[in-house]
Amino acid sequence: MKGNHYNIPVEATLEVIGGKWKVLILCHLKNKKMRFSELQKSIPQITKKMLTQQLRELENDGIINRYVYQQVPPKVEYSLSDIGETLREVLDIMCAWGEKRINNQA
Amino acid sequence: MKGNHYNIPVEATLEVIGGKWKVLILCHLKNKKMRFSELQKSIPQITKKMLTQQLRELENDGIINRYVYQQVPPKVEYSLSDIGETLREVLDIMCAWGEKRINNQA
DNA sequence: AAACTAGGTTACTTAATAGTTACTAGGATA
DNA sequence: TATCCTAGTAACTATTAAGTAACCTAGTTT
Repeated sequence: MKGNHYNIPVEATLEVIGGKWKVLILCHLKNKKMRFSELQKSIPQITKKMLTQQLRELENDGIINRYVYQQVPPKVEYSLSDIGETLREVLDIMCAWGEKRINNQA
Repeated sequence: MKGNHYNIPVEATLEVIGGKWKVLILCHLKNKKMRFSELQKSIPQITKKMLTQQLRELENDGIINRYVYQQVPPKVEYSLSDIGETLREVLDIMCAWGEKRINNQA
């Protein structure tokens, strides 16, 4: 939380999960912890620059954890943090609505 | 629905409510139907151009209704459509998370 | 010794998003 | 008759987000 001055509370949500990629990333991470390269494969359109950038922001906002294995070549795993877990129902319901929409039920 | 080719269903959700303004607009409309100028007042940062643009897109996606009163000066009211109503739980839960976040419970 | 690896970073370019200003309609009000 | 009102639109500019390509690290395999 930074600006901490919102006209309406949902702005706090958008500050954290807004933008083109974050919900996508989190929807993958809510199922399992994933490596950088796994996320890249799962989200083919994203570039490594954007992926790095978005992961850093999510980490800074306390939503995900970043665990670096001390080995070469590098291995880094990302997972939902405890705070990130509180987003699970948000993500689940967004996913569910997308499914409904695709099946023409919305 | 246009591209209709998603890697993951939540992309269908993001296609409809993604971007900087739509969730904000919808969070206002979920409580009551509103006029253009009321929305503008409720979302002070938005310009009329962006508001118009976002409202048109939401209308084209079938999420909101636009009702024009035949009078001068113009009066136009926006409200959630039936399909828009199916987004209510998504919006509610996003709002709720924002409140939690602001109160340091997330 | 060269090449490969994963997970990046940097500098640069391009595309998308958003803002600004001026303008419109046409009846109601001063 | 001049001005106000709301809900816009149009042309243009600025800002921000995103993409591209090259480079880095340092142990492991060829």
